[in-house]
Amino acid sequence: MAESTKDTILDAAEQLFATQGFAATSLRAIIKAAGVNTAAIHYHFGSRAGLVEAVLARRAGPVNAERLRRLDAMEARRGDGAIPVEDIVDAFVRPVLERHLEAGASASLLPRLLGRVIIDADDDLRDSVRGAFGGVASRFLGALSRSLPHLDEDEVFWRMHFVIGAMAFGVVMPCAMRDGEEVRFRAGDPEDMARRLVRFAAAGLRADVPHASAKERP
Amino acid sequence: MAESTKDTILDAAEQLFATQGFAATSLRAIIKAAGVNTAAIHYHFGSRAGLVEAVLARRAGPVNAERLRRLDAMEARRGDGAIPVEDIVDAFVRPVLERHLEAGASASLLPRLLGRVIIDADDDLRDSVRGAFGGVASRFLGALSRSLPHLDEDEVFWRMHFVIGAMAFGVVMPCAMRDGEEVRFRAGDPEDMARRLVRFAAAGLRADVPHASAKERP
DNA sequence: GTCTATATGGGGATAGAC
DNA sequence: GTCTATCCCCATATAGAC
Repeated sequence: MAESTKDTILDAAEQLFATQGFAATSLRAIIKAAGVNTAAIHYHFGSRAGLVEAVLARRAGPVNAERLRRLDAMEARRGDGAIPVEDIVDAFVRPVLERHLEAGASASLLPRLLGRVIIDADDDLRDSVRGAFGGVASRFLGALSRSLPHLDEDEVFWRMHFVIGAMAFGVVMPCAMRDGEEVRFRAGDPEDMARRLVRFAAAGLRADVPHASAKERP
Repeated sequence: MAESTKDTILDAAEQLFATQGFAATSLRAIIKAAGVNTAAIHYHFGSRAGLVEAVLARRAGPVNAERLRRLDAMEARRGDGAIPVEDIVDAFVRPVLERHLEAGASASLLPRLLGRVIIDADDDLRDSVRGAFGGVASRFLGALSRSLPHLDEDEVFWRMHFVIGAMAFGVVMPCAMRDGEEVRFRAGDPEDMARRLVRFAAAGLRADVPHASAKERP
């Protein structure tokens, strides 16, 4: 069989969510793109929220598994030694930005889809996402803290927050800035962006602190 | 007189836009918060889009003027010399995050309001915003390029993009991350965040490049 | 300038035939 | 499993009295 109705809907929804955002995409737009009818969505997913969750569940699991796999591998290799900050950031960012997860047409949409989750999620969605992405944040925070022992917990927390913001924004936005009279756009090859982002983020994470937020030693 | 209907509406709208986002805030919610009726909004602002534009216009002008004032002052003081990257970032970030613009109740909402513009704006809004924020981006890009002569144009462009993402995300989001079993929130004093952000961003902007995106010298 | 009442459209969800 | 027709709510916007 070619593709089940369910998958057709998932693909169309993913496409629209990634490009337009969750809030801005109506079920009507999805049924039109998928060539199905209203009832089909409710039959297969129960509700709009159910569809959103299904779209995310299909992608979030593999991405986070890959993130943890890379982090695990590095920790195993290093033993108790600290992992270079670049490598930690890389393990966090690359599974989202690389296009090797599955070679389907939707692969290039993954970055934007997951960026949207971060930027565009309303309260309901955020709750359901916290399950899928839970654990990952704390693992990476822990690894960063070990590699940046001169920073206190709050500082690591905030810097990680900044990295996530930079990633999500870089991935989702058309990257337009007014430059003189004209507006410049960058299309943005994800692979290219990943390199730039890792460099930027690693340097930011490693920044010295004057001494206000330096960790006090006993 | 206490406060005109127009200003009452503007204040209520600003409050809701900043906290819930533009898309998620209906005119009905604004009416209720402001204690006025539907027609009042259309009488004073013509349409929902008109109201959004008015809310932003009231804040964007002063913020951007202050940004440019600070940049101008530094450039005048330095002559042709490069300005420290920290100072450039500071001039860009502080006018949004400091609360001294006007001491009204809405002052603490300014960061979130402007963060929302970056994150939450739909296409229509983005067009109208580009006017207000135009010029500022190109001035700051130029200053950064002069202070980071080893980076090519694209690299400066991307890094500025990352900084904006980190700022917007840091300001808008509840700053929640799952840490072990519980979810941790950071309230986030803007003044405190500004210090952290400037340090992080300046270090990221200054990161060295391997040599792929290093500027070629003649 | 301010209000009430209403027009008009789009959204998610469902009933019930096939 | 799939479709059509329809329900009900909420959104923006406007008309017209005061």
